[in-house]
Amino acid sequence: MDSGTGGVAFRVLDLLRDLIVTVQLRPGQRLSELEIASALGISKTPVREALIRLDEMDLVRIVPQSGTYVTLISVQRYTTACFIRLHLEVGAARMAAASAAPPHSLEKLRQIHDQLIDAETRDDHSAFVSRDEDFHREIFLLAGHLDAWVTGRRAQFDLNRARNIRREHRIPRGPEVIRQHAEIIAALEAHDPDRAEAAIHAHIGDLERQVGRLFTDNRLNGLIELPKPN
Amino acid sequence: MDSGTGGVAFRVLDLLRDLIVTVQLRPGQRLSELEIASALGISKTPVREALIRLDEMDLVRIVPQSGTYVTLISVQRYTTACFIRLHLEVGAARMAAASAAPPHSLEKLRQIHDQLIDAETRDDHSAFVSRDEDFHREIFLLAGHLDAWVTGRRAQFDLNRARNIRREHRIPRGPEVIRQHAEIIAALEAHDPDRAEAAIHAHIGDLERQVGRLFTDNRLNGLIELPKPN
DNA sequence: GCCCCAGATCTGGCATATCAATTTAGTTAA
DNA sequence: TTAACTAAATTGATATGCCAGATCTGGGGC
Repeated sequence: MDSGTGGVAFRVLDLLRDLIVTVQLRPGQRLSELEIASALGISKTPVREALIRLDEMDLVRIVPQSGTYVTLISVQRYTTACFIRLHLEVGAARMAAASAAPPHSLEKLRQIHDQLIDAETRDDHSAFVSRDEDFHREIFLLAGHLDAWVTGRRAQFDLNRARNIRREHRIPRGPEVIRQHAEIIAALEAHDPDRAEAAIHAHIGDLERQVGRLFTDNRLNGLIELPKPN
Repeated sequence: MDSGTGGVAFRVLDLLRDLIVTVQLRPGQRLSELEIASALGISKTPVREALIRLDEMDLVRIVPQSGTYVTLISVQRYTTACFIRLHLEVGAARMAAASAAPPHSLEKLRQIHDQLIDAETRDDHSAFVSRDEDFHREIFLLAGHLDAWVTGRRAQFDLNRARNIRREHRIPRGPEVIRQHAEIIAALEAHDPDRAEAAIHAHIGDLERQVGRLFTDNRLNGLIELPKPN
C-alpha cells in the first residue's frame, strides 16, 4: 500500500497513517513529535513533516504549543463522506453505463467481483474490504475519472476507522454487498444509466444506514466528535 | 481570505497560495526554499512547511534533492474537477430542493444573487468571481454538506489559474451565469429536485464547455500538462 | 475544601548547521 | 565540434538547539 521508497519522512507518514486508520493510535490520542522521533531513532524534522501532511488530510490536528492529536471520528464528516461517495459514484456509474464500453472492459470488474465472492467464502475480512475498494475504484476508472475516486476515498477515513474499532471478524453484509455489486455490473452491461444509478443508490444508501448504527456503539464513547456544544 | 493569525509558516502558505492561484508564480516555475526564505527574511523551515502543505494540495511538486516546482495546469484534473463539481452540486441542489426549506433560508441565496448582479453591472470581475463562489457555497450549506463544498473547491484550483492567466477584465458570460443562477433559485423555490438538477447540469456543463476552449489559448503554451507521453 | 496564581515542565515553532543527491559548468579527449 | 567525464555549486533532507507559548503542578490564600 505504501510507496516503499522515498525519504524517511514518507516512511513515517505511511506508518502513522496506517496506525491511525487501524486505530492502533486512537482518536483523540495525543502524539509527541519528540516521542515518535526517539522511538524511531530519528530526529523531529521528518516526524514533523509527516505530521504536517497528516494534518493536511485531517487525520491529526496540530495545536501550536500544545500538542498534536489524532482527530476524533466525526459523524458529520462521515455523513458527508457518504454524500460525496454516493454522488460521485452515481456520476461515474452513469458515465460508465453510457459509454461505448468495449465488452472486455467490464471483464476486470467481473474478475474483482469473483475475488470478492471468494473472500466472502473464505471469510477473509481484510481481503473483502480490499476487493470492495477495488470494485468501486474500477467504476471510476471506467468512467475516466480515477482522480475523483481519490477525492471520494480521502473523505472516507472515518468510516474505515469506525470499522476497525469494531474489529469485526465476520464479514458484515457480505451476501447483500455481493448481490448489490452484481446488480451494478448488470446495469453497466445493459448500458442502462438509470438502472446503474438506482443500483448505486441502493448500495451506498444501505452502507450509510448500516454504518450509521455503528456510531452508536458503546466502544466509540469518547472517540467521536460531539455535535457543536453551542 | 487568509486566517490572519497563525505562525509564520501559515502566512507563507497563504502568500504562496495566492501567488500561485493568481499565476504570479507561473505553472512549471521553479521555487527555491532558500530564495523565498531570504526574500521574506525568515529561515527555510517555515517556508518548507508551507511548501509541504502546498504539495499536499497539488499546487506544487517537491522533487527530492532537485527542486520544488509549481505544478502545471492539468486538463485532466480540470475535467475531473468539473465532474466532481457537477455531481456534488447536483446532489446538494436536489437535497436543498427536497428539504423542508423554511422560506427565509433562501433569502441568503437571493441576496448573494443580487450582489452578483451588482458586480456584473459594475463590471467588477473580482467581486463577480467571489459572489459566484458564495452562491455555490450557499447551495452546499443549504444541503447541510458544507464539507463537500470544500472538497469540490479544492479540485478547482486549475480552473482559477487558467482564468487568471487570461486576466479578463470584462466579465465573461455574465448575463448567462446570472440567468442560470436565477433558474437554480427558481427550482429550489419550487421544491423541484429534477428541475434543480437540470439547472445545475446546464450551468456546470456550460462552464466546462466554455472553459474547455480556454485551454487552447496560446498564452497557456508550456503551462499545461501534456497528455501522457507514452 | 475550593480557588487562584506562580513556577516548573512540556510542546510545537523557528533558526541554524550539516549531509547527500542532483544538477550544472568546465574541461578534456575523441 | 561534440561527447563524455569530473568537480563545484545548488537543492532538498535531516539533525540539533533554542525559544515562546501553553499546560500542568503545587502551594498559599480564602
